[in-house]
Amino acid sequence: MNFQLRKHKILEILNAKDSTEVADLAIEIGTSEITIRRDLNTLASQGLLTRTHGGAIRNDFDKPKIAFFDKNDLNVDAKEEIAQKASELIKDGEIIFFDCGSTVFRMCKYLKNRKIKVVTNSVPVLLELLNSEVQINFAGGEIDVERQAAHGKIAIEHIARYKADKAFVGVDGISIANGLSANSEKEVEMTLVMADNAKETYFLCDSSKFEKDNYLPFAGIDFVKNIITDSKIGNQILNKYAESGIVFF
Amino acid sequence: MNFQLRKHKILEILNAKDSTEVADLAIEIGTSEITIRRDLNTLASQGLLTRTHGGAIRNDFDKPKIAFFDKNDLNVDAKEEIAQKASELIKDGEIIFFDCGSTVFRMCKYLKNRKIKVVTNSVPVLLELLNSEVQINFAGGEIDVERQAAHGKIAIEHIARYKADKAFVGVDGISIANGLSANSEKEVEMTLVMADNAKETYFLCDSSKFEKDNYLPFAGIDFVKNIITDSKIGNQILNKYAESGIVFF
DNA sequence: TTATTTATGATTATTTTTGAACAAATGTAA
DNA sequence: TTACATTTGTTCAAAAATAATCATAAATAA
Repeated sequence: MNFQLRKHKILEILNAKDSTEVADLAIEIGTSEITIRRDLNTLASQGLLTRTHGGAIRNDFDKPKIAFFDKNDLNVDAKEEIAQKASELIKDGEIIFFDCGSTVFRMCKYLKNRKIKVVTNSVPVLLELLNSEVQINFAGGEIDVERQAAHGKIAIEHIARYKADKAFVGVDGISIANGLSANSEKEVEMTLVMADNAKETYFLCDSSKFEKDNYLPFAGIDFVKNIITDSKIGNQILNKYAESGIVFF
Repeated sequence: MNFQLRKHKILEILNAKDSTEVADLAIEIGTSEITIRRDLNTLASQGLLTRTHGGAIRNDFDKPKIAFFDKNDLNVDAKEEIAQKASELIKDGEIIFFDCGSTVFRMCKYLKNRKIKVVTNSVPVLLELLNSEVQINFAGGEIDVERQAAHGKIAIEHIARYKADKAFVGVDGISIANGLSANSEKEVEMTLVMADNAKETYFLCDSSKFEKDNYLPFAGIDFVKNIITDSKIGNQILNKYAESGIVFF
């Protein structure tokens, strides 16, 4: 039993139990306590676990288990700006659709004390607004772990039962030529049903996504009425899209 | 039980109860009072709680709570025992209904690596199982903040669309004379629809709730086939209920 | 092959943690 | 206020865990 195997086993045990002890590991793995200690110290210095007196605990032991923000979330400042602008468009008493995008999620913190109803398929949005003034309606159905949201037939039908004043949905790419495009079919369906059932739809789209097509185009540029973007957007693009009758926020 | 684990537990308890006492913590955690005092002082100096004479109070009331345990959750040991027994009844490949009770929630941690589908209206269950092997289907609808679960017409209809192998539901009171009783109408509806659409329904009920009626009786004792309870249950009661054909686990 | 490095285990000294005892401080009730 | 009980801080000792050192065995290189 070499270090690599022990490492694997230790991390496996820790993943299952949250915390463990040197003595237990020594027995479990069949080696001496001093070896376990050395292993734990090595793994701790690699940032793979946290050492305790007498054992170790999982690294993210006391952190919430779900990371809502993508680790690789880009253009954070732009998204924050967009989220803030977007939330100012919402009036008390309105019914709002929220999709499962990260920019939309950022809107939540500006809305906690508002008297509104939010209908969403996003688990992070649900959680963020759970202990707030906002009344939440969650679109049920099978939960897509990757997107941390409900997707599929049932979720779509759920949304279709409601009518909202405004829908806020993220977009993965937009161009005059090909219109809106997305990363996945699931998101397309959700976007379309929300747009269909809202009086007004606002597309949240940071400036880096303009004139870029993603792999799945799903609606022409005529489908878009309102775009909320950040201040880094160029005037040229702004004018070009304004010609298509699009309003910018 | 080292400092990190105690810290975790203390903060969890404090998160649920807002305030706590040294003596209670010592018993709950199974260590001496002096150790608890030292822990509390350390945590206070880290700004994680505020020390009081004889205990501690939560520091930040405004932060969202992460733990979903009921503030006044009683009979914790009994519920844990029930949860463990209940989860052993579940076989891989099954479809399971979970209601929003605290005992049912405790089952989650035993199921994380199981290949099952869980259909639930409970937000805590959703969260707990989100990053696990379990496939989750959440019953959509308006979220009841108090119960941290979806309730109402839409949620009921959602559940009714599915058929499960087993349903696990909590009960607030049970007696031979009046059958099952609950605390709220919303929970009754959910219990009934889950029971109707599952091949087998298991009622989770700790021994303190036997022969006690809650304010809303909703089903006769004949409705009950399986009960999972703790080992503190008396033989007298066991026999009496067995006469009604109820199987105990 | 031998020499050298590496990993492991044993031993001992040191540090950390814990619990007990007791005086001081604090809170409570009369 | 005083008297009393409770809680706390301090000191100390025991126990547990760790670090440091050295020796041995295994793996690797020359």
